[in-house]
Amino acid sequence: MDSPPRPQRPAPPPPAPRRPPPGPPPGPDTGEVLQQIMAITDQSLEEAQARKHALNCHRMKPALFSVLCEIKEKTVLSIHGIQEEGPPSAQLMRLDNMLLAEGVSRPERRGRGGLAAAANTATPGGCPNDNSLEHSDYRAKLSQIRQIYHSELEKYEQACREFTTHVTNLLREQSRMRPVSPKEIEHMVSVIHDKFSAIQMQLKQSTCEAVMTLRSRFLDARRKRRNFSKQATEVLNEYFYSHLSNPYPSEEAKEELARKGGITVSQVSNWFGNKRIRYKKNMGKFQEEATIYTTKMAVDTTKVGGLGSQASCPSTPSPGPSGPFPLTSAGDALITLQTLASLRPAPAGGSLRSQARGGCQGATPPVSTASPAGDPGIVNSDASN
DNA sequence: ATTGATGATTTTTG
DNA sequence: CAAAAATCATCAAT
Repeated sequence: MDSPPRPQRPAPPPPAPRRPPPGPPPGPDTGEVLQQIMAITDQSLEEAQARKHALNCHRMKPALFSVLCEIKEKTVLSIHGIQEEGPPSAQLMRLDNMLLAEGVSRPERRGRGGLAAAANTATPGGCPNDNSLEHSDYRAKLSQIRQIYHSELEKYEQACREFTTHVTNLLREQSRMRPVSPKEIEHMVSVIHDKFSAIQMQLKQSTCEAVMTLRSRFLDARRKRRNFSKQATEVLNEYFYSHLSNPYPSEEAKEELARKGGITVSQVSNWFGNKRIRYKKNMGKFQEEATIYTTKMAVDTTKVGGLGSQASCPSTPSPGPSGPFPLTSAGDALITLQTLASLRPAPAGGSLRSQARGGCQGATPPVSTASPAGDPGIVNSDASN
């Protein structure tokens, strides 16, 4: 129980030198005592032990102790207003939650939720989703962070435990010489814990920052943009140019396109948003593309089927501009059509005529603009399907 | 290094 | 809230 190396008798530990009383000027005796205290460091250990023992055995010691108790009782220095805690826990909670959400706090559970893109099954051709590559890099860095975090945390906790037990022991030993209530020890321990948790919070904070930086660098899709696969652009363009009169795919259609192209629905939406605005902005630039994708539709010209083919021309049958894209001028379109007719006889005979005046096909957007830089050889489209 | 294309995000609008 | 419009950031060809 007792730490003294040579327990000649149950000898309590040495009296701790309290700091000198601030208020009253040192009297003659006090000076002497102070001198003795200051000399302690010069004494050898055995000498100190002996002195301590002597002190403990002094016949006045119990009386002194009780006096100390009394004084303490009167000077209600005790702990009555030492309540804190409150605001700091809020931030700590936030950090904790975030670390937990980020998978830093708990190394287990590597399973992914259902949040991932739904259309990740089989990407035909093109480039498969390289998400896995980025993610592996990301995860490696994340686990590195997690490792550092945990080792640091463990270090802090161990240090905290050691320090706490040390201080507790010290106080307990001192309680032989001066009155130390268990409450005080408790309070001291909680103070220590507070200090250490402040350090831990710093650690958590910097860990959070690191994770955020990592996220912004690796998960921000905008920074690591990849072009869509050939398959995806093809599918999207086919739909776009075959629905030029109303290039607004329904939610179902978007899902279908996403599935076919191996991209997500929101990517489909983005694509159509970009496409519409860019097509409208400069339609001339898209002539070639339009021809490519509209002629490609020759495969399905099974007009016989009454299935759902009408979808292409539901809008504005008779009057005015039909599509969402305002025609530059009807004359332009007509001239171009005529020119085209002379240049290249359409494979499917009657399409041209129908274009010039056809009710449904009129919905097709400007097949070609004035063609300022247009190449004459361009095979133009009839939007007939 | 420059530049046009392009996917994504943000802001504006109906 | 969805679409348009503006803007950003990267890719890819030069």
